[in-house]
Amino acid sequence: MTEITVSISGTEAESQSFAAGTTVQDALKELVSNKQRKQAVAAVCNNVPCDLSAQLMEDTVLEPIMMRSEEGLQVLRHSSAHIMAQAVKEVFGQDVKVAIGPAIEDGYYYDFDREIPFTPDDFEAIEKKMAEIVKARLPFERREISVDEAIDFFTSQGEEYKVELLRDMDTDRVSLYQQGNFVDLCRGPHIPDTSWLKSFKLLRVAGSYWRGDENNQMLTRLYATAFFDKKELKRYLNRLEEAKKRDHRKLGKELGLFTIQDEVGPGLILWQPRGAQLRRLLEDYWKDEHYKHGYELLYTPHIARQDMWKTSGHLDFYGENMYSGMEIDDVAYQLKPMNCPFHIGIYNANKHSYREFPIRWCELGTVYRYERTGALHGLMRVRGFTQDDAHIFCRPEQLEDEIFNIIDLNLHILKTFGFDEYDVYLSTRPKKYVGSDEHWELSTEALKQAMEKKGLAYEVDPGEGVFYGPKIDIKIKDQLGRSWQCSTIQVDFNLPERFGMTYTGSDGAEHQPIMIHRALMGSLERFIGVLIEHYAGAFPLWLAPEQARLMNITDDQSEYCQRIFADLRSAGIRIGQDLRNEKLNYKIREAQMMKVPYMLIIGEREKEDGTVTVRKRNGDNLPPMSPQEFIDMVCRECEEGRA
RNA sequence: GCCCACGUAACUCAGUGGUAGAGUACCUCCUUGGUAAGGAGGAAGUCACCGGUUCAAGUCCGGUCGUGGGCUCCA
Repeated sequence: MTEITVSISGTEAESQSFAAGTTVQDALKELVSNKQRKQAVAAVCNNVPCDLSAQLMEDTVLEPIMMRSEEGLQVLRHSSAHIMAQAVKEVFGQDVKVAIGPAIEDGYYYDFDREIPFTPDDFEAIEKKMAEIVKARLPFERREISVDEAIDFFTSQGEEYKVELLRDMDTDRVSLYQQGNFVDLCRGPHIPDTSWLKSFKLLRVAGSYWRGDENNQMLTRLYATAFFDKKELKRYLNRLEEAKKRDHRKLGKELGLFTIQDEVGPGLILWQPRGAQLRRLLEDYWKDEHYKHGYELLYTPHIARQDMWKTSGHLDFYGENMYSGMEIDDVAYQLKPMNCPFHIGIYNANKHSYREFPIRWCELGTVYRYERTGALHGLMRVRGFTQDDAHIFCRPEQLEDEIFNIIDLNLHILKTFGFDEYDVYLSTRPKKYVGSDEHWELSTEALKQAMEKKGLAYEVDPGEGVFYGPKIDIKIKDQLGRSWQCSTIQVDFNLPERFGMTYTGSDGAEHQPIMIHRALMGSLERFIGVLIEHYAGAFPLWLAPEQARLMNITDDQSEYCQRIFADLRSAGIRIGQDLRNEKLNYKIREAQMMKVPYMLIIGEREKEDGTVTVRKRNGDNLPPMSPQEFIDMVCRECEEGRA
């Protein structure tokens, strides 16, 4: 009997047995007929003994299976990485050292060590050589040798990175794959021969540290992608183009939302009127929702005595990210990187009883953190930003309910903006930590229970928690597929201790409260950045900085327009007007490009009837209506959107 | 911070050592036009900044600042 265990992300592992003597080909065909194509390739990739996989690869039945599966694509891309490495060595000389070259989402990369780093000008030569290798139809040949033999082999080739990898391996035998004269240390599997690679493209060059450690050698990484056919490559490149059009930095400029000026400094956002309007709407929504959900609003200053940051531990643990201090009346002060100590200050201003708990305090708190220049990115990563922060103080028994409530509010808010998909991570106790083991266990369990009660699927990141407590992170994906951490929920055993926070329990004794930090949007800057890309700048009516724009057809309607403009504005409609001596077409075009949801067109007819003609952003026209009817319609639609 | 690329008018970009360019926006004039660009003219740049090479630098070289793609780090 040959047993094949198949597993594929998102489904349970299955295994299927075949009678002795079943050929691989027959087994595969059966899997195909059982609609297990994807699983079959997963079998090739994961669990099938190596000689069998080699055999599978020669099988013609494999091609259609691979072409339909994510796993097959991974195999193709990984093979393409080998081919790229071969091409690089043939074009630029055998003294170019290779590091690693895995398949990744949307493509693959290979890291090289070469004296002169590659530039995009080198792409053409590499691609040309790759095409030659593909045309030569070189088979991928697998062989297994001992680790020692492999070390000898790669040492003789001068491939120090491969040798380092081998030295860290705890297996006895490894596999090598060879196509042409290029041999690589690799688990496989690979395509049967190079001719399978029909469609590939080098995308960009980037630096990367060997093994991701910034103390190590900087290598040159070539990013590329590959597909089974040219159409798919084209579709992918189109998708990249489309994504570029939604880039929040580009749209932010075009729509007049925000600007970053050299004169002010990198990572510091200047909100232009339209962006400021958008932000105000978001802030109002956030405050309203928090008040409804039992939070009280706080305001705190931007600087505090350096001593407070010593007490909090930020100076010791977070000092590198804090801006240097200033002296006021001979006392050292520092700009705040976090809001927590201020909220604790408010807590410690009074004595507290367990009867007050849970205390939920929130603030849109602007903080400043030193970020390395290379980390800055539009609105997504900045140096001055406003967290939608909150701190909850409660008793241990209340922890689970509080976490549940936070998640509930969190998902509610995300849903309002149409975010239904996100990745959730639970980070557990790291090696270095404060707090007792029981506390860690209790609160980690509370986080788990709350998520399960809410039906939230999550992944565990073992040991990735902050030193002061476990946390839940929620990441939202932007249009370029990058994911951004917005929401974070963290339990803290550290600050209540450091600041000597207490409450009086039912037993009359003093106890230490549990503290939860949480941000749902993360920061307004980042969240707005994600929103811009999410909506491609076409915000829903309730968020649109300019909800409607009035435009006259000739000067004869100017006065009527101005009257309506004043009425709508005082009714709270965010209205703009375009009374310029331009053709209607031209005005519509401009409003359209600014993604204004409604255009109110005023000609002689409307002026005489006392109406407006409404053109929607999608090009549809609504029947003429009175200004009041328009106001009612907008209000209704906004209420629905904000719910 | 590190590797690579880039920085020219408000915006998008052309300009490979010999007088600084285009389109859009802006201003003026003509045009008063019903659902995505009407016409003509005008003004606008210390070619990011500092230094060097050269008879001559937007262009070549070095440095600084900034931006982009990554790495690392993070909301």
